[in-house]
Order: sequence, then structure tokens, then C-alpha cells
Amino acid sequence: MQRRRPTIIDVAEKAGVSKSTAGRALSGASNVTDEARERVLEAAKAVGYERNDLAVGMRSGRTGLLGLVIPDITNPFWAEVARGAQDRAAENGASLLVFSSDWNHDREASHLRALRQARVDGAIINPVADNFDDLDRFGLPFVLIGSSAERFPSTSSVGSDIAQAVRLGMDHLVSKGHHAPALILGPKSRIARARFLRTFHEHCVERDVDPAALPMEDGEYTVEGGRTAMKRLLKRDRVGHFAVFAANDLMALGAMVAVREAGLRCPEDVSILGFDGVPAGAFSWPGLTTVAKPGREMGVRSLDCLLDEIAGRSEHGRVFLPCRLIERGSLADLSLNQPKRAVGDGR
Amino acid sequence: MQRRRPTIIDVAEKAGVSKSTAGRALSGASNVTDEARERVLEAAKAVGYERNDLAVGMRSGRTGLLGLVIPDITNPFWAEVARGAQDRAAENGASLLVFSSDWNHDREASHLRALRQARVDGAIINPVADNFDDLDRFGLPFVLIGSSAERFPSTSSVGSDIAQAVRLGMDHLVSKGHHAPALILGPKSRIARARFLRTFHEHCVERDVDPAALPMEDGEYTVEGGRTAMKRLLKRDRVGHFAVFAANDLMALGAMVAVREAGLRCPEDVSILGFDGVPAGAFSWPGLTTVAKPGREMGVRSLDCLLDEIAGRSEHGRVFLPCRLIERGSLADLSLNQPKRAVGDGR
DNA sequence: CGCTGTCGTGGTAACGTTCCCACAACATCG
DNA sequence: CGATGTTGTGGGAACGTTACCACGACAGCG
Repeated sequence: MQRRRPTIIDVAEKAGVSKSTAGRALSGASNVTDEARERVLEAAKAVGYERNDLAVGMRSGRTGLLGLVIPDITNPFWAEVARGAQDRAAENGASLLVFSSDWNHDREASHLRALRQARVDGAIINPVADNFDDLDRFGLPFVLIGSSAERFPSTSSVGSDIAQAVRLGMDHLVSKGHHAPALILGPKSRIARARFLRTFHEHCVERDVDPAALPMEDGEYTVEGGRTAMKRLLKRDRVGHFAVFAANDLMALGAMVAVREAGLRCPEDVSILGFDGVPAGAFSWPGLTTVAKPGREMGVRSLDCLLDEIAGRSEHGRVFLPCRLIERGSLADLSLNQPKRAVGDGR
Repeated sequence: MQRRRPTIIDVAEKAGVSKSTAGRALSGASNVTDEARERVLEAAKAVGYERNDLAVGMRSGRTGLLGLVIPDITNPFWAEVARGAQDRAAENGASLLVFSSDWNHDREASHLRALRQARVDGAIINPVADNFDDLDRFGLPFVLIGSSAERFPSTSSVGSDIAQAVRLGMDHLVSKGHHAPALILGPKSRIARARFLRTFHEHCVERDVDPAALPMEDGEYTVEGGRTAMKRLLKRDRVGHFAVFAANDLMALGAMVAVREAGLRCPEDVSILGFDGVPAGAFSWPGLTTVAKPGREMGVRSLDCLLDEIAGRSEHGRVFLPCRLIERGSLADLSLNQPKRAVGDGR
């Protein structure tokens, strides 16, 4: 059973050279005769040699191991990120250690410790903390990912371009005749919220709309949070067709439920625009029109950044990737039947 | 910058003992004076010592690294599995290397090689191949996960109990008055299909229903596959209310789309039962009633099995975990208004 | 021809840990 | 009191790889 696994010395013996030569041949160094190289490669194949990354790591300080610490691999967005990072890692001969922090400080700290002990070359992290303490202590190359990166301007990071995304969503709303949408936002504590609001305000001002006059509700970034926020919005006085821009797809889907529960229809009575691009949005009825974050691309880019960081060329700085609009059917097109302001119930 | 990280020798010097004693104290061995142990622990804390898992791995052959090879981390079911495995690994001081194979032989082979080179202690694998060749060559402890485990009866494995799941679904259908449901199945090549059909037949025979008389369609395990299968089903002659049991949630959601496209309503005209328990099923309209596989639990259990396998106590054998029914609203209750058809538009 | 430079090769040290053995100090027992 | 066992400690080897140095062979050059 479980025989001792062949080492470079076994290969060298079989090929009739020293282990130095065998090592050079296997690592593709130049100063080896073609003939010797061939003999070594042949011998390696014959004995089934596979390099021991542990030993390489000991000697060279490079393990080919990278860490990824995200809130929850079960969240579709983060799964996309993980997938992108993992694919890119594989292309570069690296392997990814994946951890879920559940937005929990202690878990995060323990994961970071595990990464250090495993001697990873670096890590991609969506940090839980608002402050820099834990990350400062990390002591290895790392790249931040996600909106929280905004809090650490001096660190290399990859995020989605929230400003561009909000602008994209607003332009789409306007093009469909929704000039004064209501907003469903996340908790005040989240950093992305501020950027979202800032761009929203800019956009309103450019179009001579008073943002303060528009209805706005907060909620948790969940279906239930969106549902209760929408319920509150529907209780307010309103006239005619109603458009809502939700800061998160799950909230948008929750809002859709609330609309249905109120005996209204989407998109005939209420238009809903989401933000994230979760797969579930494709299966709701109507399909959720949304601004999709490039999750996979973010994973890919963050891994590229990390490799640069490890290699010492950290010119990257902060990367913000553009989002794109996915049109499905949760927005009524008021521009067709009404050149004027949005009035009437859309039929 | 990036100072040399403190080793056990640094700790030993600081504590004024030999590295042997330091090592014993840190690993919790018994033959150390309390006083010496305390001095060592103090010194370790002072210099910020963190054990080098690489060196431990070199010396002891145990790395504390485990592999997980699944088709796609982006698939919600597999994400749940990964999460369960990852959490359990963390509880046991191990870290998880996660790989997606995309049902691709070459990718799988390359991932398994990466795992061997990283000297993982073992792996949890959902194998792509029908044959044992690649796994045979793996040469490390492993546990199979998912329905494909059925093909390798001699290997330790964790799967869902498909027979129990089908029975659960059928009982529920019958309780709602659907005595002769149509079936949407996956591709003939997939092993789970056979088990599904076998149990379905048994159930029919027990209830004096001729399974051969029931409509049945195949498709890919995707939304599109379910949609086209449903279209074909709807083209057939049928009378009254129509119930469908889909072998996969994505197909069920696709079927729902097809029903809507045909101008029919779910559940008023067509009842749909899914199988998997993907989150998206909660957001569709109507919500998808489904038989949910215990993804996270499967991840947890497979990791337990793997640890047993590594420790040499492989009494586990094959584990099949029960599924549970999630009732949402895609099934009409015909048992109430017995003789008539399902009516009412749900308002 | 002798000096210098290049090339291929082999030997050895080092990475950080744990395991094994040897040793000293002391207690126990005949 | 000497033989034996127990306990804590320290020294060294080993895990498998790569980096460094040294050596011999040979070509190029004055």
C-alpha cells in the first residue's frame, strides 16, 4: 500500500546523474545538456515523480498557495468571485484556500492565522473590520476585494464601479420614462451605500430633480429587508406608476413579493430595478432587470493584482470594474405611451 | 519590511532552552517542567511565533490541507457542500483547497495532480469519470460525494438518499391529489436518473398505476432543458390538471417558464415539483415546491468521513442522507375540491 | 602555450519542524 | 551502596528541494 513517494533523488539515481542535475533538468534551467535533460525527464516519468511543493516552499519561501477570505461562499456573488479567482490561480499554477468569514471578526482572524501558518504566498480578502488592525498584522501580500475596499485607500484593491453602476441604472430608468424613482437602500453602516447615494444625487441634480423629494427606505440586504422596505414605500402617498431602484437584488426580489402581496402587479403598476445580478433574478416573474456586478471578472482581476503584489510590482493600485445592465422585464416602458411626465397606470 | 518570521529556535533562545524543549512545550507534550513550558509559551507570544505548517508537513507527512473537487462552486448546491466541508475542516484545524472541474476530465486530472503536489492529507471528490482509473491513480485517502458515488460501491462515499427523496416527492404529490404525474428527467447518461426511475416505478406499482402510461421527457439539467422538455410535454394530449415532477430544480424553473409561455398558469393549470432545493426556487412565482438535498450536511459528513479515512478507520462505508420537502406553492391542492378541476386565479 | 571565461556537473548547506537517542540528575529498590 | 528506572533536557538527523560554491573540461585569445 501507500508506498513512499518518489523523490528527486530517486529520479537522479534512475537517470544516473546527481540530484543537482536532476533538479536543474526538472525546473527547466538552461545549463543542462539536452541529453541529460532527456534522461532525467524520462526517469521522472518512469518512477512517477511529482514535485513536493512543501519542500519547495520550505526552501524557496514560495508555496504556490493563495488564500481567499470572503463572507460566504454560499452567496452567489461571492461564489462567482471565488470561481474567477480559482480559475486564474489554476492558470498560474497556484491553488486557492477558500474561507468564509460570515462577517465575523473572530472567524476572520482565525482564517487569517490559518493562512499564515499554511505559509500562503498572499491572500485576497474582503475584510470584515472597519479598521486596519487585523490586516496590518497579516504581514503577507494581500489585495482587498469588494466595496469595503473603499475604506482602505492606500491598499491595492478590486471593486465594482458603483458610481458607473448607479449611473447606468438611472439612465436606463430615465430612458424608460421613470424620472423620479424611489430608492431601497442597505443599512446605513455599509460603505457602498454612501457611494450609491452620492452618485444618485449627482444624477438627480444634473436632471433638475430634487433628490430630497424622492421616497427612500432602508433595510437589511435580504429578501425580507426588501419586502418590508417596499411595504413601507407602498404605504406612502403616491400617484400613478411607481418605480423603485433597489441597492441589491435580494431586496429587489423581496420588493417584488411585497408588490404582489399588495395586490399590485410588476411591471404594470410598479417597476423594479435591482443591483447585483444574482442568478435567481432570471427565474422570478417577471424576470428582474438589474445592474450586474462582474463577480467573476473581479475574482480574476484580484488574483492578477495579488500576483503582482507578491512579485513586488504593485503599480496596480485600485481597480474598479464596470457593471452592466441586464434587461429582463421588471420595468415598464412608459416612454412609449407618454412623452410627458410619468402619469397614469401604464396601460 | 517583511522581516524573517520567528522560528521555534528564536523562541527557544528567548526562553533559554533548547529547540527540543521548546518544541515539546509548544506541541503540548508531557515531559516538560511546568516552569519551562510557561517560559516557552511566554517567549512564543513575545516574538509572535506561528508554527510553520510546511515544515511540520515535511517532517510528519501531515499538512492539515484537504482537497475538495466539485463540478462548479458557482452551482448553489455545490456551494452548500463546500461551505459544510469548509466549516467542518476549520473545526478540525484543517484548511480546504477548493477546485471546480466543470465536468471536464482534463481539469479534474490537473486538479488532482495539484492536490498531490501540495501534499494534501486527502480529498473529497465528485468524480467526472465513469471508471476508476484516475481515482485509482490518486494514491491518497479520499471520499466520494454526490450521486456518482453509486458507481464505486467499494469506496467510502456520501450522497443523498435519492430513493427516499423520490418517495417523499411522490407521497406529497399523491396527498395533493396528483396520482399520475408526468416526469422530466435528466440525460440518460447520468447515474442518478436510473435510481430516480427505479423508485418511481416501485411507487407506481405499489399504487396500481402503470408507470409506462405516464408521460416522460428528457433534457439537460438546465433551465433551458426543462423549458424545452415541458414544451414537448404540453404538446401531448392531456386532460384536466397536469402535474410534473422534475428531476432538478433548474429544470423545474424552466418548466415553469414554458407553462407561462403557453398561456397557462402554475399551479392553477399545471403543478410543478422540483428536486434539489436551490435558493432561486424561493423567489420564483409561484415559489417552487421541491425536495431539497442536504447539501451542507453532505459537506460536513463527507469531511468527517475523510478524516476517518485518513486516520485509517474507514468503517464508514457509504452514507446516504435523507432529503426533505419544502412546500412553497407550485402545487395545486386537488384533494380539497375533489371532483372539479383546479380553479380560481389565486387572488 | 598559458591565461581567462564559459559550461555542465556534483557536493553541500539550508529552510523549520519533529523524532530518536544519549545524557545527566535524581528516585527507587534489592 | 550499587544497580536500575524515571524524568527532563539537549544534540543531531531527517523530511525534499533549491541555491551556492567548487571543480574539471574545453574554447578563445594574446
